[in-house]
Amino acid sequence: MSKLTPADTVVVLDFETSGLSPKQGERAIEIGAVLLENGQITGRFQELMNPGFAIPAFIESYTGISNAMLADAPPCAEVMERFYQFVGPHNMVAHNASFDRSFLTAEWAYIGRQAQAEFACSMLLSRRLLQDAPNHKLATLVAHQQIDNQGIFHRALADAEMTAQLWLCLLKQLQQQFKITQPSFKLMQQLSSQSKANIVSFLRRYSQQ
DNA sequence: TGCCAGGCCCTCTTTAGGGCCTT
Repeated sequence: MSKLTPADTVVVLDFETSGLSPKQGERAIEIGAVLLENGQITGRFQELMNPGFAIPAFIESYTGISNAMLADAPPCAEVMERFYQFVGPHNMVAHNASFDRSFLTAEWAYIGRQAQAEFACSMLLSRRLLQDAPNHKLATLVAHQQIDNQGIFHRALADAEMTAQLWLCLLKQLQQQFKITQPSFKLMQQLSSQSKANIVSFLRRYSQQ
């Protein structure tokens, strides 16, 4: 899909995993995602998946996902194939996208799939557009932007939904502060590579084009 | 034996180091 698609039509995803690095053999244990179309959530995806080994106690405590819950879950390959069909041609957004992209790439590689679309990162964008936030953890930004939530963190669908709302807040900021009526996905990617100091001048030039 | 992620970003930088974020 072209990067010229509007930034309010994307799949926002979040993985819970057995650890930090797929290169160390860690696997996904839950995927949660929402489909945003024209700024509205029109689809949801959430599934636990069995990684084939016991996850550490820290991960059980951190996510609330137990080994008992995973024992009854379908294998990663089965879930990731369904998720591939859910994503379709859409571009993707995640909070600290390099993390989720690394697991998505690895899990899809196991089943012979390859991402067709591109990623944007709500954390990198927040660092540039929400510079007055105390920090740029998802939970902090949700509070900072007064995003509705149920107090559930570190579960995939809940985090994906909050990331989607944060993403819409970022788009709203571009619309209200810089009069960019329909930010493109490509613009969001370009913003991620601008230095924090250059953001205002970059957006003013962009909005005057 | 000891260690164990990696990309991004800032600065007391660029021949580097360390903090932030994700699980």
